[in-house]
Amino acid sequence: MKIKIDDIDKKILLLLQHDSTLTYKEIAKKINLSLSPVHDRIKRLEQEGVVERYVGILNKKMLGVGLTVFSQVTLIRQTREVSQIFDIAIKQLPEVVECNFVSGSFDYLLKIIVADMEAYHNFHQMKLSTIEGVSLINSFFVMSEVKSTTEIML
Amino acid sequence: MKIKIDDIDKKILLLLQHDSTLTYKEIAKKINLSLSPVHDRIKRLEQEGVVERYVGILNKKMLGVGLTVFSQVTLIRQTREVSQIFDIAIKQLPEVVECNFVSGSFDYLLKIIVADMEAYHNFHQMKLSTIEGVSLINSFFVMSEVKSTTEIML
DNA sequence: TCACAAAACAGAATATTTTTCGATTATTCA
DNA sequence: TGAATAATCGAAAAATATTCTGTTTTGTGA
Repeated sequence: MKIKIDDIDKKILLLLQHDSTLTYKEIAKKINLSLSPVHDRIKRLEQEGVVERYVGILNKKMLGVGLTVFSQVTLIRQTREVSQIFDIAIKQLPEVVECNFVSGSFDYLLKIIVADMEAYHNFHQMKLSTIEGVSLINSFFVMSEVKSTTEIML
Repeated sequence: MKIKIDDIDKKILLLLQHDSTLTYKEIAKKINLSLSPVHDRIKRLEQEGVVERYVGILNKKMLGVGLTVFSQVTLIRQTREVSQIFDIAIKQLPEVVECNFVSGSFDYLLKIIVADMEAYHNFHQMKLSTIEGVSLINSFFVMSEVKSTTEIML
């Protein structure tokens, strides 16, 4: 599952996860290499799946999706069957941008992005709470986003 | 702050936030338009800041950063001064990929990505708990990532 | 409804970037 | 050391992005 990455790969990955519009030429210059190895390495990293995908990051406020909510969800039972139903349902909800199964006093922590409180209310009542097996939902509303990045430390 | 977006813009944004390697030609074909308007619209959306940036998404497991932790942080006081110190400190920590100021029984919810438990222990003791004003830290460990996307609903 | 202005659009040119390819250099391992 | 493999380089070819010119559509006010 884990793959060996050398220092040059690491430099390339750090650049790409920060700004994927960099051209091969620009990357080559930044890491003091010629075009070919940069090209070959990036293609290899994409091929191997180290780079999963390239995406555009949008400005939520400008698009009028202004409310982020974290919801702690507890299921009636922690059986594989109940979890599986929940997992499948969550993946289909576009409002849910992150869903993690966690240790501790609840089962799942969800990150939900919606337009406003009305939209969240509707989501909560019509979609989240109607998923089979959901027992408890405890929500926290984001008042201010301090930091948000897709860049992981290498 | 909010900007008006028509249906064509919306289609383009949905495509770009899913896969930014699509060429203008491919996008043009998908939304039944010629190259020029697609080009002009994308450049406008970038210019306006609706598209904030383009990034590569990396595979955490392959890179050996296998532990995700959510930490609820409470400060000694909720004054502007204490918050400001915390905000600045958090922005400088590469382990913290998300930080939100939330309503409820604690002040901040952090998402932290590290290599393993040892790395988290070190981060907790050396970095997070040493930030001035931090009073309580309550951590939840991710056992399984069910969903993770950067795509927001439009 | 008409005239006008502004915006959106199409197609062709030019410039830039990506991709491919053969040759050279470095590295690894017996 | 020597052979085999991998990595790198430079240049040409292909694909894409960008720019430009002209046309069509849309919206507005008289």
